[in-house]
Amino acid sequence: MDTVAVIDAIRGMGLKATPQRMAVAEYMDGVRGHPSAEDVHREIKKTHPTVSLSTVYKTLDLLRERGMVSEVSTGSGSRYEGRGTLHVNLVCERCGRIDDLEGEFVHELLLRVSVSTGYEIRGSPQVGGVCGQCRSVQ
Amino acid sequence: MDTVAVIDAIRGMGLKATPQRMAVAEYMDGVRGHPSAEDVHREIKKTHPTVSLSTVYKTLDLLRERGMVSEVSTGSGSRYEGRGTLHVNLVCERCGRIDDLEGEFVHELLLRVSVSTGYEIRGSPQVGGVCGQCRSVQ
DNA sequence: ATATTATTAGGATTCATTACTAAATAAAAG
DNA sequence: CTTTTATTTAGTAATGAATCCTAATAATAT
Repeated sequence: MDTVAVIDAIRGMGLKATPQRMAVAEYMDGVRGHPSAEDVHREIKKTHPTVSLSTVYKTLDLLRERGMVSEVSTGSGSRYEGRGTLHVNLVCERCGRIDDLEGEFVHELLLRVSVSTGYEIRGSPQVGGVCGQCRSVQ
Repeated sequence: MDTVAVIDAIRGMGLKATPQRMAVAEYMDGVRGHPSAEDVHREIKKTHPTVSLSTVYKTLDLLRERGMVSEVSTGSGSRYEGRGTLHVNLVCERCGRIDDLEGEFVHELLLRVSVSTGYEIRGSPQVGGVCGQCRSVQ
């Protein structure tokens, strides 16, 4: 997504296209992994040193409400991810790592769930457990 | 689960069978819904008025580690549930309510996920979204 | 019954997140 | 372009769920 597209995307959400928002939106659009708000802040500061953590929180929340990012709640705070392809987020309850598992079955699952519950599903499903690495450590 | 069974269950986890633990374990064994630690505390106090909130937190954590309860992380704190039948936990990002959806497909999903990732899955998967009620309120 | 060891109550503390507000600024209007 | 306006921001204070700490207590083994 180039600069013009980012401006359009933000304005399309009914928001002002400030440099802070553009930086966060652009970063979340391209990021791999599941950064925390602080991770995003640390990264954004490299190019926009004056952006505050509270602005990052606020912006991530706006982007979440508008469907551009989704939030993964874990025992140790929230992580964020772009709305790329649907997948399963595996959250290790020991070390906190999050792994993705993609597959067509995710779409089937969410379709089924939304049809039978009336929920508007947002983002990918998540499953808690113990990752292979933590399992091997006793 | 009667008193003797609760004592056995707790000792079977390698823990001392204190009245506080028995109260929490018994409550979580029978509860419907997804109480927070404070909800559990409020309930336990009816019969055990001196039990502290920190003990409830500690006990819920022990029971989770031992696999007797599972934790649902939401944007507004953790909720707990017994390890009954597997289901999908639908978490409304607007009002915080949690709904269950049961179905054989959940077993299939978790089997697939655990086989292809090496994770030991704990508890039921969760999906975020907006519940029917919140959707109807614009 | 006594010794050993785990557990508890209760308050202090931590830390992720939110609230607040004066100053800054994007966008709209003239 | 300049003025107006309504948003947005930075920075800090406040909140609150969860954890930590420790002397006192209680479960268990002998």
